Amino acid sequence: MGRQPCCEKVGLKKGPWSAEEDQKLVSFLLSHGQCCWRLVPKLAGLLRCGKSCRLRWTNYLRPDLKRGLLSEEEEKLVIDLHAQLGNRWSKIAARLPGRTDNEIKNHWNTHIKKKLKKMGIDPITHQPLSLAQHGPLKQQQQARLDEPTKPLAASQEGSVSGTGANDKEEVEEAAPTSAPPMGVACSAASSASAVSPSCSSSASASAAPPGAVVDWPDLFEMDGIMDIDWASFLSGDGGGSRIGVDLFDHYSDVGFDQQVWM
DNA sequence: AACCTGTACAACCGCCTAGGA
DNA sequence: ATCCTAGGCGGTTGTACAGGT
Repeated sequence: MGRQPCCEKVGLKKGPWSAEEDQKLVSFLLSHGQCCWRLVPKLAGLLRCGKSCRLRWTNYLRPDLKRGLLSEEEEKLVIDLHAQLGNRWSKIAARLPGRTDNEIKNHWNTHIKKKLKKMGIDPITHQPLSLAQHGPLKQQQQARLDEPTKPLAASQEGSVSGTGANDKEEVEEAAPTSAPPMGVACSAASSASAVSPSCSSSASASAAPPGAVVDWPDLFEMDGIMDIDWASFLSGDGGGSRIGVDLFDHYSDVGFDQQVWM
């Protein structure tokens, strides 16, 4: 029995998103909230599949996203969490408010891996390279590479993080032991779910109920926002659908401050 | 100036899982 | 208990851009 495609792909657009598409999606989501992703493209007038819309939103368009390179503190935290959790980027991202799993994964692959190697540390085992190359950990790692994905994750957990806990327990219990005092980070751990329903892609989608919009003002307090011109975007200067005034009106009663965006 | 190569990151793909029917 | 669907996750690919030759 073949797996059904996530959506009817015929006639759907792929590849990079245009500014107009972004605007349509953001406009729709801000005014209607997140509901059934499959319906979003239809209702928003987009020729994209729902999955693509969700990804675009969680990885790029969410207003609470930080843009730009990870700070040193964030990097350290990522390394520390990776040592505990392995490649479970969504769980790592959950500890870094405003960062997405995709962003962290990319940053890991392009920056941190190299840094660690330069420092003589194996980015997979987090052991010194000389040990990692010849020691039992490396062998275990190699063995893991030959295993299917899930067992790999499980065994990685066992050997790298040393915990046999299930996911939920890990997230709650695996507080970084050697992480820097987390200004960023730990506000991360402690407030991620409380302050921002979407501090990570995983947190966001599941934490915010469909149509839940009351937490938006909290999100807007995040210091970094995507680098598009939100001011003109929200005020409708950019052409296309207009969400500016209505949006501010809509959220005025929950403290939505237009000045933040202008 | 043109071409080549490496890098960064956005986006896609396929699988897994939770939850509802 | 089983099936189906939507959403989530991690790995991989594609592409734009920067730097070097």
